[in-house]
Amino acid sequence: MMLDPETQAIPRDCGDCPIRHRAVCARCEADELELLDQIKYYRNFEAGQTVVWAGDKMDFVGSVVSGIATLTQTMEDGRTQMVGLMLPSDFVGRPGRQTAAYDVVATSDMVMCCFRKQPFEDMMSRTPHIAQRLLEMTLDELDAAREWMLVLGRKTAREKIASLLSIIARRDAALNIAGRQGPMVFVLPLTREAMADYLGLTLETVSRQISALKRDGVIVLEGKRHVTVPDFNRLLDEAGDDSDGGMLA
Amino acid sequence: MMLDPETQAIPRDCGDCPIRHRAVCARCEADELELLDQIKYYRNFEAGQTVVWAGDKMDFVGSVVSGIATLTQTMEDGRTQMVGLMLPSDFVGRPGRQTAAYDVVATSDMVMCCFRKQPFEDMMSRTPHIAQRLLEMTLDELDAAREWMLVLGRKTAREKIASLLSIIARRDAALNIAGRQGPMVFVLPLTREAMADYLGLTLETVSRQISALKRDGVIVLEGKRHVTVPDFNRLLDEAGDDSDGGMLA
DNA sequence: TAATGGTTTTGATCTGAATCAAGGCTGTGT
DNA sequence: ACACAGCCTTGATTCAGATCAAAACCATTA
Repeated sequence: MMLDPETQAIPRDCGDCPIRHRAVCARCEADELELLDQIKYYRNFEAGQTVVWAGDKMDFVGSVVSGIATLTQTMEDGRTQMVGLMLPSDFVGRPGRQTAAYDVVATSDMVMCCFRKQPFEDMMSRTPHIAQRLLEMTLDELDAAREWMLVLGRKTAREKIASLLSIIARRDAALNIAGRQGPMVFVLPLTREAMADYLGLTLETVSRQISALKRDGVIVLEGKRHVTVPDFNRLLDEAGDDSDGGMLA
Repeated sequence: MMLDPETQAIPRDCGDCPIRHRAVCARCEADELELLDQIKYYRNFEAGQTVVWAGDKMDFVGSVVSGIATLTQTMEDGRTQMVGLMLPSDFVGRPGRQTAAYDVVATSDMVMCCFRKQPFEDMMSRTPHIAQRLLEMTLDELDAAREWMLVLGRKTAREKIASLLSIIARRDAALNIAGRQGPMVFVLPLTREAMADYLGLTLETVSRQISALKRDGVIVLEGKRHVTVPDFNRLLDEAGDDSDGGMLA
């Protein structure tokens, strides 16, 4: 048996925080960081653990430091749609709101850097650098959500899978800054069911389309989760995106 | 023949602007409003006119004052998805970005209150009230986009139509503050094709489902655009939303 | 090693929405 | 009044993806 994961969080100095330059604190000066440092606390979540349920009171906000979380919406009859995939540096929660709008679930083991909502809001109103960065991040998320509307509304099952894979591949390439030319390799952080919930498909269709992409040589699988992409432009092409090298910006 | 509609814009004092309390300027004090007033200008668009094409340089941002605009994304093969419906007070454009991310088209005659991007950005960094309000509006839009992801990913054609109708009905009720109990009445601001682009359907399916909702008494049509909703909760129910009176907040 | 439970694959069939194809309605200009 | 153009409706057929069903895979635990 393990200790309560919540108690394992290791205090960390903002200076060597892996998301220092991308998270909501990215623009903060040393003195501002100091203040944030005083109100932050870490929380660990195990894979599968729920962070909050939609509608529940949520008295904190925070950044994903490592691991992955999902935001999902559920209808009364059980149909679910994932509406956000929260990766390291992404911001969870909404200042100025009392309750969670979506179920937030840790898909892998995850660490969050949290702030109690009230102190964070106070700080936000006194620290333009935080509000500025949050606006920028929110605009980026809005663009991502709109991009996803096109995927959900107009793409075929095969294109949907290719779109998801290319997003994950791109992100992975961005983290492992390696400006490599060779084939991209990554681990799928989602089950087939989670992919289906993201893509508005059934898990059977997800499985079939992954098999088809494998059969056609667009991807190579080792095990169920380990993916190799021999030709990224080919994958983009299958996703129906502009195939010109959008190149990992 | 008409005059170039762009020249018809009538300067208007911010004091009696119909979107004064809801737009990006909502939180501004009198002196801040004064400054905005100096850099604003109005533009008129005719129904069907394109405001900007995706990818084109966009050197202004602004608020919809009256009328309706749409944001759409198009794939190379012509498939299109509407990703935003811009109503009075909604904010068009993104500070800090050079080019338009989406096609912006006026669906009806429309008036926009515009600001050249650079002066607006300068002002934003000096006027927290503007940045704060923009953050709030962007968070609202993000919520709306995520709501729409559920519609696109998981709802049936009938539910999609009912969802769209209830959104339009709700908005109309919010504008005509009338706290009426009777049946809701409104004019559809979109063609069948535009509805299809919003809902990820074909226009034939839109037409069929509207006919079906009419046949089943969920809505009453006079002409093609004039809609009456005898029982709003019934409509919400058809949309698959929580049917408890979410009540026009 | 075997039993167990969660995940994934694959097959057979069904179905909701797309596609293909006429027509109908309404307003505008001649 | 008529012709034309844009929208919209309706019908027939097709097809992509859902649903139903079974089995394979894989990691634990007994």
